[in-house]
Amino acid sequence: MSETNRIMEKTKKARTGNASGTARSTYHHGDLRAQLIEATRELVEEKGPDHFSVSEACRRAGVSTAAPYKHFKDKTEMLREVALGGMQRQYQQMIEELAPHPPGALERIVALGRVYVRFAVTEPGVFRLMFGLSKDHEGDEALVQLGNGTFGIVKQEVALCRGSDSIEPEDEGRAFLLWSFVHGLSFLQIDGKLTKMELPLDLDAVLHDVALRVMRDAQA
Amino acid sequence: MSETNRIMEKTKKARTGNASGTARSTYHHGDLRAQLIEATRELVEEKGPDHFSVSEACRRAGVSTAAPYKHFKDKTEMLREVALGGMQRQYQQMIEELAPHPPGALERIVALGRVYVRFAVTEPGVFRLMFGLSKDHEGDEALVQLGNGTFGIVKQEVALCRGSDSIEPEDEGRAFLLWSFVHGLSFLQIDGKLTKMELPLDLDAVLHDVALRVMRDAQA
DNA sequence: TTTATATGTGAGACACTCTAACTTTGACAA
DNA sequence: TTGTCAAAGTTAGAGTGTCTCACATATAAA
Repeated sequence: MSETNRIMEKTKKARTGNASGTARSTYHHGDLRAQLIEATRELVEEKGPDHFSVSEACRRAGVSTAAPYKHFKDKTEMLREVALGGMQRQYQQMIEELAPHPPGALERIVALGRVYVRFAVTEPGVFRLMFGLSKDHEGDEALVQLGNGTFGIVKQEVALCRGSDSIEPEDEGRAFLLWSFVHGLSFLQIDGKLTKMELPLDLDAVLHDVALRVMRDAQA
Repeated sequence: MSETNRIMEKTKKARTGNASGTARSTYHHGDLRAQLIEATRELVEEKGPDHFSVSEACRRAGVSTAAPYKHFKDKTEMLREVALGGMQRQYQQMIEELAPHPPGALERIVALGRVYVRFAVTEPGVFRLMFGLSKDHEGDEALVQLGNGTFGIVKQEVALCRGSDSIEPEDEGRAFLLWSFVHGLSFLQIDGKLTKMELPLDLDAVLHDVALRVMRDAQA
């Protein structure tokens, strides 16, 4: 980030960020927290959330294994940051993919599902993290908020598709059906359960199909 | 198992299995492999698949930490056994819950979904394991076979419900929709995403609803 | 009875998480 | 300009965990 560069330049003997492998010459790192989160994200993708280790993130960031504990309470907190970033990205992508379609169109609901699955497939490690962390993070405010936000979009769109501006219990039910479905689909996909049983998946067709089935008697 | 008892009695000075805490007096354990698997299963439930440790299973079984490696290649293989057992139980439960309902009844499909979710809720640790293990077990024959078997039941029932004895591609599609849904629902449930957003879930109603929506135009 | 094999133990190598005490540096007040 | 402090590094090491190796012991087979 630009903050890194700024600090790097203040320090006359500035070297490149050590994520690139170059040994740094400054004692202070400049942007360690952010770089550790990024290293964590990369490793979670590469090895999966289970096989991530703080040590390896340290190696990648070029600092000692004790360094992270100046920025994070523990390993779990590092992972939490990555999960949080993932949820923000997913939320953002949903907003973006919604834009091209007219309000109330079924296509908007399909778009949401597409984003959900695409995110899972593109960042399976982070996606797993976002849901596998729950045991350790029972009551994490930020995570719960973001989760509610994302689900809120779905509820909103279901209501809109029904022609209403306010969300009724009925909409929550439908939104929940949709969510369950794409959630399951995502996991089955990234767990390779689909390729095993030669189901040639036309994702878009399936998403349309499901959206129709779920919204059918509300469309009128 | 009865095999345990048999061996225990052969050894005259037989003591109770040490899973119960009693120190054993025989050098040889008698049934360590099975007891380790059981200890693993328990721990996976208690602490979750992530926080399971071989050491702790050893403590629980009352043997040294090196002992398991006479029976299992590594930690992952121990977990695999537990996952396998889980899949067998799930399969068995499906068969059982199918029996009370007449062939072709929609209720059979609902029953399958109910078993799926019930299993996940009853044994969340093992359930997670069954699907979280895939990174390490890309090509495990037994696991894939069992998985196919379970999904096979669903396909079978979908076809039957449609009034056919042979499974058509159309049935596979529907079976897949159903599977995705209950899979997602199960995970959302055990991850506590439902209680957070006060969705008072009438599981049976939802399962009926979904089964109807998915089977609707095939019923005729 | 002897011997071989299966199954246990103990010691230890190596990795990982996290803490404690120390060091360096940049920022800021005097 | 300089002195001091807090922030953010480092090294050392305790504690836990996985897994291997050499050795011990009981069971089964000869």
